[in-house]
Amino acid sequence: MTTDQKKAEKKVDRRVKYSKMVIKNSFIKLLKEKPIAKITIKEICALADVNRTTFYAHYIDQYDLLHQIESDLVDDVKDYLANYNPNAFDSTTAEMLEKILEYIKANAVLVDLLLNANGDISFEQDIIMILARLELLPTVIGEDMDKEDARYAFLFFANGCIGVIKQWLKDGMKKPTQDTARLIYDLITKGQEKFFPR
Amino acid sequence: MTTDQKKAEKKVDRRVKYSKMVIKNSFIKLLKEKPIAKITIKEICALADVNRTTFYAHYIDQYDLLHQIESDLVDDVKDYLANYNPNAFDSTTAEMLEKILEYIKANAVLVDLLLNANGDISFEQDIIMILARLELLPTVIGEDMDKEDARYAFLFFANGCIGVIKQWLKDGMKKPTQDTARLIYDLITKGQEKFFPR
DNA sequence: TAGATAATCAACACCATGTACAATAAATGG
DNA sequence: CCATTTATTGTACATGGTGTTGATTATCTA
Repeated sequence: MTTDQKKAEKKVDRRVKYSKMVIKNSFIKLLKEKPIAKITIKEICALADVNRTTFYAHYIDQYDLLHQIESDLVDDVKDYLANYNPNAFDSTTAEMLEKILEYIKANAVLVDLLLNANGDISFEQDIIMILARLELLPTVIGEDMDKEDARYAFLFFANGCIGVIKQWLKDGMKKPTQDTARLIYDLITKGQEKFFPR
Repeated sequence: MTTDQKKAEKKVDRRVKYSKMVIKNSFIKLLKEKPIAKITIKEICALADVNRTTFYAHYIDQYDLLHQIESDLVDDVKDYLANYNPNAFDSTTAEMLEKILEYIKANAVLVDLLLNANGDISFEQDIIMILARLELLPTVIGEDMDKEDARYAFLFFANGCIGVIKQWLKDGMKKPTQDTARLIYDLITKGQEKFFPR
C-alpha cells in the first residue's frame, strides 16, 4: 500500500488523487529518459494530459515533485519496517537487512531511478536517516568509545550499505537478497577480515 | 597547481583563461547561495562581468560548467597522488588516506560544496573511480574469493570513505587528518570489531 | 606590426514560466 | 438526488531566460 493510498483513506478528493497520480507517473516516465533539469513542467502536463494550472495547484516545480515522490517512498519504507524494532545489534540485523532488500526489490524501478540515475543527494541522506532511526547499525550504542568516532563509523557503514545496494540494483538484483544481506552484514561486522581471514 | 594552469602552460589564449576563470569563480560563488537549478547563465555572466556570448563559447550550460569544474578537480587529485602507487594493501594505505585528506583539506571549500551541498551523483562516482584506479582498497586483489563479492566489498568501503569524509568536512575538519585516516583504515580492515573488540 | 582570434554588442525569435480569472466539471455531504 | 463545495480547465498575458546571429572592437601571439 502506498502512502498516497493511505492518505486517500482519509478524505482526499478523487480528482486530486488522480491528478497527482498521472503527474507522478508522467514525471517518472520522463525521468527515465532524461535528467530532471531537462524536464519541463509543460511536457509533464502534456504527457499526463493535465492542465498546467493543475500542476501548480499541487507542486512548486519539478524538484518539489521529485522530493514529494522521494518522501512518499521514504514514508512507505518506514511503514514497511514498522513491525521490526531491534534495539540491539544482534543476529536479527541480518534479517532486517534482508527485509529492506526485499522491499527495494519490490520497488526496484523507482528506487534504482532515484538512487542511481536521476535522484539527488538529499534522497540518499533521507535513507541514511532511516537507517539511523532504526538503530540498525551498531555504532551508536557503544559507551566507552568516542562519540565522534561512533558517528563516523555509523556513516561509514550506512554509506557503504547504500553503495552496495546501488550496485546491486545496477546488476539487476541477480544476487539473492539473503546472500546480499549476509554480505553486507559481514562487511559491517568484520570489515575486510571476511576476505582476508587471519 | 591547478589543471587550468597546467593547460595554460601549453598555449591557451590569456583571454580564454581569464574568461573561464571569472566564469568559474562567479558560478562557485552563486553555488554557495543556491542550488544549480536556480542559477541562470545570465546571472553568472553578470557577476563575472562577461558577455553571455562568451559563456556559450566555452560551455553548453550550467551543468556542463559544473562538470568541467568537477573534472578539473578530479584531474588535480590524480596529479597530486601521482607519486604514490601502492600496489598492495599494506601499511602505506593509511598514509595514502592521510595524503588524500590533506588534499581535501587544502581545497575544503570547493570539495565540501561539490560533495555535500550542490554537487551531483556523478562526482561521487568519479571520486570512487579514483579510489578504484589507485587500488587503494584491498578487495580487488583477493584471488580465492568471489569476484562479485569483491566488487561489492570495494564499493562498500569506497562509499563508506566518502560518507566519513563528507561528515568530516561538515564538521569543519576539526579531527586531525592523521586520526581520521587511521579511523577509516580501521573501519576498512576491522569493521565494527574496532569498537566491539572480542 | 600584421594577422588571427576572442570578446563584445545589439538584436532577434522562441518558449517555458507563473499568475489571473472566469467557466466548467466533478465530488462530497446531507 | 440535490445543493454546495471544490478541483480542473481554458484562455490570456506579461515576464524573463535562452540560444543564435552577424558585425564590430579589443587583445593576443608570432
